[in-house]
Amino acid sequence: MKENMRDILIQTMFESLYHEGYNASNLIDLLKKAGTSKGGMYHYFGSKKELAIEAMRVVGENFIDRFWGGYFERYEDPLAALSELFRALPKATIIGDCPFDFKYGCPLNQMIQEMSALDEDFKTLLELLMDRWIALISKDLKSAQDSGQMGTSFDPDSVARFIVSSIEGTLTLMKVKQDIRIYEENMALLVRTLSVLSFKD
Amino acid sequence: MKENMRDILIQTMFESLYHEGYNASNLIDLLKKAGTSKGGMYHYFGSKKELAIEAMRVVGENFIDRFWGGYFERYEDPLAALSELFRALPKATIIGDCPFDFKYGCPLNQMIQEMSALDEDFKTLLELLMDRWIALISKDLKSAQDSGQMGTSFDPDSVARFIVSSIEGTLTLMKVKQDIRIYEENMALLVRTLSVLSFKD
DNA sequence: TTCTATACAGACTAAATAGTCTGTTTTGAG
DNA sequence: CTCAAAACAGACTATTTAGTCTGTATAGAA
Repeated sequence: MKENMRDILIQTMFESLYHEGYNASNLIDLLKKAGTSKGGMYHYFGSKKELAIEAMRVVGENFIDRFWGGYFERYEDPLAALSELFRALPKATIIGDCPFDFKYGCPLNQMIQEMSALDEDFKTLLELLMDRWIALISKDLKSAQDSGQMGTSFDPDSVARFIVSSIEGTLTLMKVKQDIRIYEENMALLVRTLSVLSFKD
Repeated sequence: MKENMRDILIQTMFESLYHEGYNASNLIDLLKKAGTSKGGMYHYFGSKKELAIEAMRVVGENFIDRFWGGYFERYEDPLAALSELFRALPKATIIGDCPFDFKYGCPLNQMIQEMSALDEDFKTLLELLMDRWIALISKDLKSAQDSGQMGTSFDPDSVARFIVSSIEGTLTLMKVKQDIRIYEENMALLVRTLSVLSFKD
């Protein structure tokens, strides 16, 4: 029942990274929110950066695997599965009580833009997370091809990257426009696109 | 012939924002690069933020208008125009000698992710720039519809947002993967998508 | 040439903040 | 209960950095 302070710190840091970014995140405020102190944090982590990277890794892997893993299996039609997934995404929550609020966009995109050019360790992790995400989608597309539910005229990896790019860009626009209809419209266009790419020519 | 120090400061700040982001940008380093001093900068601008916003505004408007304005008029076929545009984009340069290097992604996306949730003034500007960009594409799509070069079964604004989202997301992936082929593949898929959306059903 | 406003130069200030270090409390094994 | 190791608490340090302020050079008008 008792929550581990290490986990609380990870959770709190993730929220802070998601809402304010890395450089604008203030350790003292963060420790206050987590209900601990400098000593508490530096007991578990060697630095702010170490905690931040661990937070992105743990929460990122968890969310990607739970949300994007094997969703095609839960539906008859792959495209219906994607549609349902896109409908569910805005309502998703990440680990515990940290809401995945669309108004803050995508935490991965946030960190990629701010940190990947500044720090090699961040970049390595973020690339791994993106690859993991893309690979999960690609795997499902591939098995849909193998089972004959989708055509074979497209490369699963390429289309998986296209899907992820489209989502990321849409969330960027969402973040600055604050209008959920943009997301719904774009995802509808994306599904329409995929239906054509998958079954025709 | 003699360059204005105000313009040099704008140029230098833009480069710094693009490469390091706002919070990681250091004024003293920036002034050294620009070849001036504190007094020089605060003579023209009231604060770091004021210079940063002016830099994004000037360079952003300039690039959007010059690069994305009326490109359909320069080609017979709208889709060929888009293909050509996507081919030209990685080679584009922004004002003077600041290279629009793909490895740093898109400066608009960079600032949206880092600043739009932290500062209302940044957010307002960034939204204006995105709207300006989308409106230019939408206008060209609309006139292609009017002239009969494209079908009328799609909404120009929606598709313009979809195009911009796709580009932004692709540049995010580019930034973390550092592979130009991802861009080329995604843009090829995007053009293929648009050709279907524009002419069929 | 003189004079004044613009355009700088750079030392200094003040605040924010990551990281250190010393000490105290809690916990669980023996 | 004892005691040692883990889990904190929080004052302190050191550094970074935006912004200020005083002073100087330069350019153009009269």
